Amino acid sequence: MAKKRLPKRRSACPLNASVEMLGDRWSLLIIRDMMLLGSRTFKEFLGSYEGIATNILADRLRKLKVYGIIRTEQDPFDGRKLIYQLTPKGIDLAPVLTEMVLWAGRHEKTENRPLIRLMQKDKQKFLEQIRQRWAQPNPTMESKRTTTI
Amino acid sequence: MAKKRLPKRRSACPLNASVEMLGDRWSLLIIRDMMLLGSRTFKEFLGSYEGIATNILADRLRKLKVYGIIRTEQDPFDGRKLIYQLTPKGIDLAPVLTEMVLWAGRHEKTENRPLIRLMQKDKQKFLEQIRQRWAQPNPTMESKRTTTI
DNA sequence: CAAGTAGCTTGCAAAATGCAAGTGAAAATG
DNA sequence: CATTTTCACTTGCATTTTGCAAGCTACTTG
Repeated sequence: MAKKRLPKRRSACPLNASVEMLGDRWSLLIIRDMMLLGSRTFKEFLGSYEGIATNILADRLRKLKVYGIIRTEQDPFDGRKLIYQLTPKGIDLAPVLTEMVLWAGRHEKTENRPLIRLMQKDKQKFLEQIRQRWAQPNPTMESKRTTTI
Repeated sequence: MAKKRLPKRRSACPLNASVEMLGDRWSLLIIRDMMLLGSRTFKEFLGSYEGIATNILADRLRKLKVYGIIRTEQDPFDGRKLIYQLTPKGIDLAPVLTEMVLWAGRHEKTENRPLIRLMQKDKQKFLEQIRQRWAQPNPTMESKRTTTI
């Protein structure tokens, strides 16, 4: 399949830029899975609770890559697997995710209150943890269960 | 037209809640226009640079109202006009908008660097300004031109 | 080397979006 | 006070996007 050409922006407004890259029902959930659950492979993304379809997932991963939010590398131990990773630009979405989680936490009935409380209690520390975790080329998710989404 | 029933959530994750309410190509732009430009009427929203269609705008305003993000009242001086206002829940989206603007400002070529610089320089002060401006029932936008989007 | 498995693509139906052209009530105009 | 204009939509229809199920191909496992 040919690499999709990025369509021209509707406007040069920075919010519009964000909305055009992330404003759909799946992109931010994929980034959430990478950031908080440590999902790395197509299969792992498919396993997320909301249940994304394979064609939509492939399309979103392609777009996120074109935007420079994620990158891929081959799994050195398994030639079938692709490893998806957040780029610095992708890691830098942590504050956006955080504010969206906190907003919903304040105004909606949601689960995972522990994560929300953690974010409320010390937002800076939480963001620092994510940045640190992703400073290594192959971030581990040993604290997965404490920040379950 | 009957009030649309809200569909069941795909998951109880707080990020998913935010994405289901705001994850499309228009909702956040409408909120931006209210928050930063002081748009209040259907006509004013239509004038935004990105050019939303009337049917989509009507649909998004309806949904944002159902979500409790905006509310409406009749214009006391013009029976044809409806005045759209942000609710506290809507005003509380300011940090989300801010982080999305800052992220795009850091990673994309966009216009309106003054707004971005203002947000960077003193995020808290900027958020406080928005909250103060909306603390009155009919917020004015006298500083419209300094925060043009 | 047969039977998985991973990461997709394809086909097709259903839903959302976009555009142009109304509509009905209220306000402004002459 | 009759006519025109404005406002906030709705309707019809074509196009695009989404969602579901079923492939498919390269690689790995037994």
